[in-house]
Amino acid sequence: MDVARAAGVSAITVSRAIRTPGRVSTEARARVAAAIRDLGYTPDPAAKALASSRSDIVGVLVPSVTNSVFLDTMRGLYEVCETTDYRVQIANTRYSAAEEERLLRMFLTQRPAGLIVTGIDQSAATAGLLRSAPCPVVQITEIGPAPFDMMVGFSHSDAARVAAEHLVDSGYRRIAFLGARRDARSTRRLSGFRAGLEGKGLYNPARVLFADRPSSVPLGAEQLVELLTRDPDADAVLCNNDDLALGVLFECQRRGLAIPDRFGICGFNDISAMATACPAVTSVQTPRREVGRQAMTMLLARLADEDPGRPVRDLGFRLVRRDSTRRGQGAVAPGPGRVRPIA
Amino acid sequence: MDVARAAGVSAITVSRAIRTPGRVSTEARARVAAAIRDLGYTPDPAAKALASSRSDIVGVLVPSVTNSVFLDTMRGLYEVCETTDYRVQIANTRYSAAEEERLLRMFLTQRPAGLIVTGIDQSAATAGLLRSAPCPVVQITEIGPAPFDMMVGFSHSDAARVAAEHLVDSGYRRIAFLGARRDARSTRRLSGFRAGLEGKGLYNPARVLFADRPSSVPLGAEQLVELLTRDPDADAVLCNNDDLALGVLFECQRRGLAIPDRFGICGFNDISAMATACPAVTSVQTPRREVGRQAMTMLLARLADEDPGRPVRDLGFRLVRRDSTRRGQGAVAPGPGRVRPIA
DNA sequence: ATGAAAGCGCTAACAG
DNA sequence: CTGTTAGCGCTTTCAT
Repeated sequence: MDVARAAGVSAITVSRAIRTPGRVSTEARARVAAAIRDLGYTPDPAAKALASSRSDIVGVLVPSVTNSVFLDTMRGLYEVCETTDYRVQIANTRYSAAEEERLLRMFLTQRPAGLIVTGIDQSAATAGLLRSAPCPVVQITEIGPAPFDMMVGFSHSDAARVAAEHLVDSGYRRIAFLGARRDARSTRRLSGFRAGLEGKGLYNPARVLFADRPSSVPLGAEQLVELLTRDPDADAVLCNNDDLALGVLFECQRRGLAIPDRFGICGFNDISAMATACPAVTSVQTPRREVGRQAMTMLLARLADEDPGRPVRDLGFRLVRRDSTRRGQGAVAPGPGRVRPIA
Repeated sequence: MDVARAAGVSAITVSRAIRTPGRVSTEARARVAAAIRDLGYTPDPAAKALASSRSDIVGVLVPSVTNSVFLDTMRGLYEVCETTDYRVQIANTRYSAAEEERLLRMFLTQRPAGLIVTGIDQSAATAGLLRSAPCPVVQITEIGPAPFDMMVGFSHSDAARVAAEHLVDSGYRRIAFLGARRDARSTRRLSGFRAGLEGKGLYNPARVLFADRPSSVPLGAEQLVELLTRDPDADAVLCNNDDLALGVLFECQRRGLAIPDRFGICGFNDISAMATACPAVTSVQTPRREVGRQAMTMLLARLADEDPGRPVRDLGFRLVRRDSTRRGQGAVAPGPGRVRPIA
């Protein structure tokens, strides 16, 4: 009202000048802009939300705020969102379907502008809420057959299968799978791993290890120890996560297991440490950041009534082959098994 | 209104039954509770915020969503906040004072329940806004002399000084400091580092390296290369961040620099990888998670009109000495310079 | 302990 | 293109 008075127009014209400047005369728009500036007016998001039944909050449901994998995706979401007036709100489901549903209901009471949820394994109740949500919904990180609305991710099982096949092709035969806390995605990766090995008759469930705690470097080291107890002749691992792979690398160094000749390591996600490690560690590069960027971009396009493009996007992945699986090739860069003897 | 009708009371009684149950008769409270359950009522946060000039949002200003250091603190904040009806909203200042001010103003228009800001180096404008903010404010990560309101952190310069002294005490003499993007905290850590070395006449600015990009493992490796170009006889580094320390470790392994005898490494923060690395890396353990927990706990106490305890809390730090600086002590666990010759 | 009235600041809906 | 009217769902204030 103050702005309206100062600009000599009505309140609704101020509102329109802000939200749909195209529907206000150039002249009025200028006067409103000047008044806003002079008075230092800022809109009240609560009043806006109440009147329009729509907040400027984009709710994001992630299973973990611990896992650096989601961090990269969050970064992508933020990067895009920060250019707008929408605000990201993150809620942590802790890998619990019940918690996910509760948090989703919490978001829905806020009349979110959009919703971003992780994965494709929602409970029936959550799925129902999402399907009838009064806002755009993007599922991220995975892709699957029946999107609620939009979807950006890649196939985790394909990625693991390709990695497993790479290990086989590199000459490894007693290949293990290391995972941390088991969730829908890691299970899917395991099935890709299994598919990759079963064709060659190399799959052995005794070489599949999961844990009951989050992924970490120490866990990887511990799991290597456990693996070698179960099968002293295990000769390679596919780690569900690069943290684990680093832990395996360090433990190999500690035990003097030559990488890649005696033992091969493949990580998952390809965090930047993988390329720098000694030896550099083979990993599956996943488009985490880009998943976040595209998810938010699609969401914003829909909110702006623009064309969001393809609603389901498989962003793929890429196996990055490095020394940790470059077996028996003589002139390899110095690796842990090849570090110059020192002092 | 629906709930009120069902419970046979007025709307305001429902409101009171929810917010201040003590001021409603047991009987009315029970009827309201039943009605809420039967109708599946959930309060509208926008209407609540509009009517009361107070949202349930706790705004958090962090310089980076990239840096895993802040991630740990966020985790602590979330852990505590998740037990309440308040919601965390994170905004990313990108190490920019102007951006910080803009985002703070954005938060203020939301009438936040509380505000959490990183560090003690706010601009004058930001400081003014914070000092007169109509809600509790907690500064996190550092401690300093003039809190706006509450403060939880530790002394970064002391921590770096202790680490530097440890390197000196371990026998290193040409000690370098590696930092990524320079900010207020890293500058303060550098001054601690300098203080630790200057007493012994060992400080040399040629051995101080900063970068123009975020901390990462690859950056640490690159900076070691750069350092050795500048001073081939450098014999230790204090890394401003554990990522950098890992990069240095890998680069040392690659170059066959024996750790700890030829080269000592000390990290900062003590992420879990440090203890698992080969050799294990000395680092300064910092209470990141606990900073988050206590900050949110204090904030909630104030919001509940309870005693928040000491308003300024120095949570300290702890140097964790490991093999990467355990110089010339003969029987050391196998380290990169001591890995058994392989195959 | 409870209620009635008023209004938070904005926008939807309907004019004109 | 602009304005009027009527709320959005809750809490404040003042009564009782």
